[in-house]
Amino acid sequence: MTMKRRTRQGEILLRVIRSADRPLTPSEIKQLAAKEMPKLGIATTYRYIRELADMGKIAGVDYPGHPPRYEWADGKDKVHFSCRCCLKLYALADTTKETPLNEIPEGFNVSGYELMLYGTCPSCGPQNE
Amino acid sequence: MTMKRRTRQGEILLRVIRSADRPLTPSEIKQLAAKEMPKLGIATTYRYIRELADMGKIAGVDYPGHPPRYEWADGKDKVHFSCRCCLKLYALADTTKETPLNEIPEGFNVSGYELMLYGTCPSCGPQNE
DNA sequence: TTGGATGCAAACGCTTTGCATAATT
DNA sequence: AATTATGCAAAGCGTTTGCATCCAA
Repeated sequence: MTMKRRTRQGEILLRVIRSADRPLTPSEIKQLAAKEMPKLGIATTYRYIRELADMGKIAGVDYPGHPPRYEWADGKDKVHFSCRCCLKLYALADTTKETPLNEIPEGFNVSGYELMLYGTCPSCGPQNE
Repeated sequence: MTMKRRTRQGEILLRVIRSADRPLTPSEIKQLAAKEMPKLGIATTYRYIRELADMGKIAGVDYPGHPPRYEWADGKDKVHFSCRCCLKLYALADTTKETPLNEIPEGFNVSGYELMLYGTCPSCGPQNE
């Protein structure tokens, strides 16, 4: 499916994800969108999530022990913060490749990290990027 | 369950994960272990994965669009590399907090990243770490 | 011998798919 | 009017749980 047509559901779902200040789970997305469109189905929500992800408009945020979440992708690299205590997930302000660890907001205490790099590996080479 | 007893299954599963050079999916773990114990059940595999993860001996590695994987946790921070071309996942050598991006092996071309920080957030404070 | 761990199968929860209907162009 | 997207329900798939049996201690 390629979502060639403009529908009310699509607009609402897009806006919900875009205006959220944190990554949302599929069911959260559906619930928020359902405020404006009560009979919105979960299947449509998933279809849009996949579509938007394929288009690169949203990005998945997975972390161990939690359900997958999605957030608006602005093309910038992502830095998230997972509290070991309350397990809340924060989307920290955008950072640069050079200083991903130098812009931690006041009050956040970093004790570990997990870094996922994206690119091309030796056997694929830069030409396939 | 707390796995108080030493069993052959447990030893095999532990060794399989420990000796792998990359994160494995539950079914990969089961398949590898099944070479030495053909009738090993998937439930036992999952039970051990959860147990080992709870003990902190292994760590989950999740990334969007791929099934969850697990790897031996040596307490060090993790740096993974996901090839945009062939989608293979590499576990890069251990790095330090200060220079996570300075030790990329030859041939790897980094075009983006995702950084997950762990610690305590402002509302929890460092005392709860 | 006794309680813990296993294997099998059923149950679960999340995600995807099939299909008739509703909606967009 | 032609086709695409929707909603519902069923199907899929990975993971967990119940339970009788097996096995380590």
